[in-house]
Amino acid sequence: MAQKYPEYKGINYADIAEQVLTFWKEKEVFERSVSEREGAPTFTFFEGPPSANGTPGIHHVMARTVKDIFCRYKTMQGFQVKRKGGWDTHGLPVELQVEKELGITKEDIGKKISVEEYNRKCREAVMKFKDQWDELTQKMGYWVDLDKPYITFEPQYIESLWHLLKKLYDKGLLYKGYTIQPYSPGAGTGLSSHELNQPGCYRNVKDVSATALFKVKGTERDYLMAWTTTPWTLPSNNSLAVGKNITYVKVATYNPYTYQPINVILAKDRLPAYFNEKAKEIALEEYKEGDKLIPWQVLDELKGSQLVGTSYEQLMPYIPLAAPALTVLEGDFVTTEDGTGIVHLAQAFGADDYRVSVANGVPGVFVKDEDGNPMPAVDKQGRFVKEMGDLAGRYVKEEFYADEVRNAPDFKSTDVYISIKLKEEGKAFKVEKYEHSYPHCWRTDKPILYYPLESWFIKTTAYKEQLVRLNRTINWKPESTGIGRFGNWLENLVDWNLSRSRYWGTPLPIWRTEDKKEEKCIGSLAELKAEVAKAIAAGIDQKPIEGDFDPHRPFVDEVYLVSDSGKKMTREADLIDVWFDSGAMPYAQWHWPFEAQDVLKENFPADFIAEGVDQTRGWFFTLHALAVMLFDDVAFKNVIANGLVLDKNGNKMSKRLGNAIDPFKTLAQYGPDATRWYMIANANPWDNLKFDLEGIVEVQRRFFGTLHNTYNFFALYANLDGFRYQEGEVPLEQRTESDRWIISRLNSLIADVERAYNDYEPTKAARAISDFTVDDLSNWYVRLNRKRFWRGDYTQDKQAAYQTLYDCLEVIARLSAPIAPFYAELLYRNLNGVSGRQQQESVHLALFPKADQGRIDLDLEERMHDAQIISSLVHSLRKKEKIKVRQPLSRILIPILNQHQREMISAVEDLILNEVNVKSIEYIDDASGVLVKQIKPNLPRLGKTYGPRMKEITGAVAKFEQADIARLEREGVYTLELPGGPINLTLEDVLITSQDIPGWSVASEEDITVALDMQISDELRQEGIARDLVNRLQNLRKDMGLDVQDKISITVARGETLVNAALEANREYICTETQALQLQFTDQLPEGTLLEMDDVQLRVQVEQV
RNA sequence: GGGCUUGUAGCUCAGGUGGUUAGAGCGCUACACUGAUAAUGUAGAGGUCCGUGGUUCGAGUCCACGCAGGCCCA
Repeated sequence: MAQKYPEYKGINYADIAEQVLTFWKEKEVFERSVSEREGAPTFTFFEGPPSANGTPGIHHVMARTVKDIFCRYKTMQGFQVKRKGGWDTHGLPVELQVEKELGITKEDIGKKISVEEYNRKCREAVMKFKDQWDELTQKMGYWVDLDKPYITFEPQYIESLWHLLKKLYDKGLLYKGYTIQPYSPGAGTGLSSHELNQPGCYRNVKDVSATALFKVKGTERDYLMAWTTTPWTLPSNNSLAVGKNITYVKVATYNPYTYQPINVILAKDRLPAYFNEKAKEIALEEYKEGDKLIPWQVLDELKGSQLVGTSYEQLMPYIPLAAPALTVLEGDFVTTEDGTGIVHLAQAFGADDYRVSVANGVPGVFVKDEDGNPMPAVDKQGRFVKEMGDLAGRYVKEEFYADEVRNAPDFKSTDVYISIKLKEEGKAFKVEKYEHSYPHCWRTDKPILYYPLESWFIKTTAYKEQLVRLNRTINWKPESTGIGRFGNWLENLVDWNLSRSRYWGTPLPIWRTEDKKEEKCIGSLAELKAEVAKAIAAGIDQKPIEGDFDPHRPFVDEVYLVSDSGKKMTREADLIDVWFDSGAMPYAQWHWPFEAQDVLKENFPADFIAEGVDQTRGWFFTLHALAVMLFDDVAFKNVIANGLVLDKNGNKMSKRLGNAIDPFKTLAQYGPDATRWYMIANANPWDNLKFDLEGIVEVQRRFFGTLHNTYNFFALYANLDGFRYQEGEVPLEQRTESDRWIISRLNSLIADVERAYNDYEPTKAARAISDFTVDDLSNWYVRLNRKRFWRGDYTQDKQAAYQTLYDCLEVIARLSAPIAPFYAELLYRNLNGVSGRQQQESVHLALFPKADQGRIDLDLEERMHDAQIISSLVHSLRKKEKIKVRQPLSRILIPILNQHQREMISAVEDLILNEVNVKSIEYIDDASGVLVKQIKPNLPRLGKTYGPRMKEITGAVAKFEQADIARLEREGVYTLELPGGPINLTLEDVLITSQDIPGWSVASEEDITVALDMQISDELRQEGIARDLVNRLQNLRKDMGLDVQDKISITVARGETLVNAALEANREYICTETQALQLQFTDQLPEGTLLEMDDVQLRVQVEQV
């Protein structure tokens, strides 16, 4: 055990971190923090796997700090916290990166490069920056198991996924269906939203837009008007949608192309877009064919809800439809921003269209393909099918035609062709070019279609109720993400589209016969092996499954099974959504259920997870969905959804803009503790953080600097006195008021910090620790008690001071260990290395402190608060009167409102007198007759009783004279005669303070007022001189390079009488303060140093003895 | 376009349940202190509490509608 507390000259926080890191590694502290808790209750944390195909950023430091804090905290509370690291390895970003590096596109896969080779490249790329990630993890002090991480591409991981998929399959939750997706007919493939968001995909184009007239059934000439920018979808119209709260009007007018009188229905707000205000004046009868201004007249007004259910005639009956098609539905997406406020729906060609149609049980326009399966009226090349009469074979978009066809003089696009047809049939009201933004395929450069594509789905909607119900049991930080963002997402749940048409990912383990009548879902590699053996036996030639089988493509595609009826089965080509990979990590990370049954039992669900708020619909959802559907349980009980890390101006960080912060540089320059502390203390994790390096500097100076100074102060004197905390603890009642106060504050702090951590409020914890350290401990306790440490013998009082300060520092180390793991470790080990008070050699193996309620004395805290206010007021008065603190003063006056206040202040009198260098406090009360009182109405109280009469009451109270206040105080009640009737005012209804003493210089704050006696007697003046001398002598000592404990002898040249008297009268004081063994006078001292004091000069000589 | 979120001093942030004069730290200015000294203390300047309307005796706080930034989704 060390004899001395290490003392520091300068400190480099990054070096400290390196040392601590080495210590952790040597002593395997992280491993032990888990293994030493074997058998203890578990606290389960799930690590959301990052993808190592990119470099880590500063925001990862933020996210991981949040995770780390609570894992360390719970460990210190005695829980066993296993944290398995993980890597997310599949998915489109990996594929795109590889394609970019190889200079290929998706088309080249299978041609220029084999799927096997391509996937091998992906596998390499995905771990490209693993070393950087591991380095960051270590350097920032994030404790997570990097030795045995789960990796989503490993066969065991995939096997677990297959098991879960099969469970879903067996529950009937996996089905193949349609979804409307962006589709490129030229490329023959669906596009992901990611692909659509590539720059240049959305372009402004001019399309033909048509406002079509849908005739209401059973009327002579009533039409519903609907507008579309894709007239080619009109033959597939199956419904119209209106907004239920939108107001619609029926307007009598004429068809501008056929000139026939008609009544049209549209949203009232859209009238100006279709009708000329000038034409409103014209009588309907005056209209003649071809007139430019077409008269119109509003006949009727009705709500959207009244329109719902209205039947209309099919606009273009190529494929006849029957009810419930061709009726008006309600659509939540309908607006009056553009169009008519009535939206045309074609089930096959729009996501909203599909959703609303299916929800209302409305059939769409479909034909049968060769296999008898339904298909839309447009084929996958983008052409109308043969059933579409004169439209058959036409491409729906003119861009799909070859250029020579398109440029022919008589070429008409399909949209134009249809528009003309509608005009001729009296079914069009307006046809015009319309410019809008429309997505294009990044490969073919041609517009995409929204088109129904086959996909595998998980029927999450079947579990909507459970998902919502169980979500309510999750503690979300912030709450709004849980009930708002996530809750709304669950309320509007759609089935989970699992399919991805890609190469690098988890293959869907479903095999089908060619006629799609038979299907098998495989739930394990063993099962696959057995099924393959069966297939081989049935004569399907292929390799048997070996132990080292890689379940990725292309190998899994070369596996064929045999159906129960003896037919060959091939795998569905889809891969699954990578979110399934990560959502299944609670089970797959342990290769459950093939291994680790017990581990899962102990470690599910998670007590805590944390990830960016952008994961709400990603990881948070898939974790939740799988846990609810498979286990009827939540996957996590507490979750922090942290915000973004922006640059200091609030802009998103990006490498392109050059405002990204390099995490490695930051950690190297400022060290991990200040970086972590700044990120946590500056803003709540769920708010966006405006990351400013200046902020780290501030944290370093203010919190770590102060803490370190305080420790250094302690170490300096504790080493001199040989304090090693070997003596028994000084009983609380034998300690000073300020000792008991800081101990009380310390225990309050422990309770506050524990509560904050328990509530997943790390910001509150950090701020509380910092405020205590800076304000209470350093700026008040140490300041007040400095002399106890460096003066006098090693008495019990001195021991009490050391013990108190030691305890504070040691508790701060443990409280802040989760946030600042390195510095806390250093502090803890520096202290404990000498005292040996704790058994654990690391703060992270130690237990979190417990607040001792018995040591919390709120009365004492209030008293000390008063002392602080009074001291501050006296300083303020001295400053105003230009009397420096070194000049002692005789007394301060404090008006006392009641006995309690007097007792409170008396108890801390010595502290105040010491701090402000004043000899005594005089309390003055009513009896003195000099107080001037002030009265204020107690608004919250009066407001509750009198409400609207407040104005007259406050007015009356404002007019109170001293006599009125005295009468109220004397009688306890005062009747106000007011215009609105008399009111009995009691003492509780008002706040009386004393804020003035006539003839004195006073200052006041809260309910305390202080007056200062500025008379300086000769005696006080002498003492002031003595203090000045001490101060100058101390400076001399320092200049001479003397150590604190070195002794001196002082020789002073006689001077003014007052000065001589001052030195004689305060000889002992001067000697004690300056560690002088003797103080002697002489007449001449030419070699002595001339000391300049305010209005005195003195020659002295100081020698070390 | 929808959902969620943020807006308070030059900067970063506090401001239960509505209550008279809106706070802290940093920065700035001035002064003081000097055995914690690359510290510390005191004072000062600095505010349309994003805007508009409403509820109320009283709104930074509650309600409505906007504006601006952010995230997610369409």
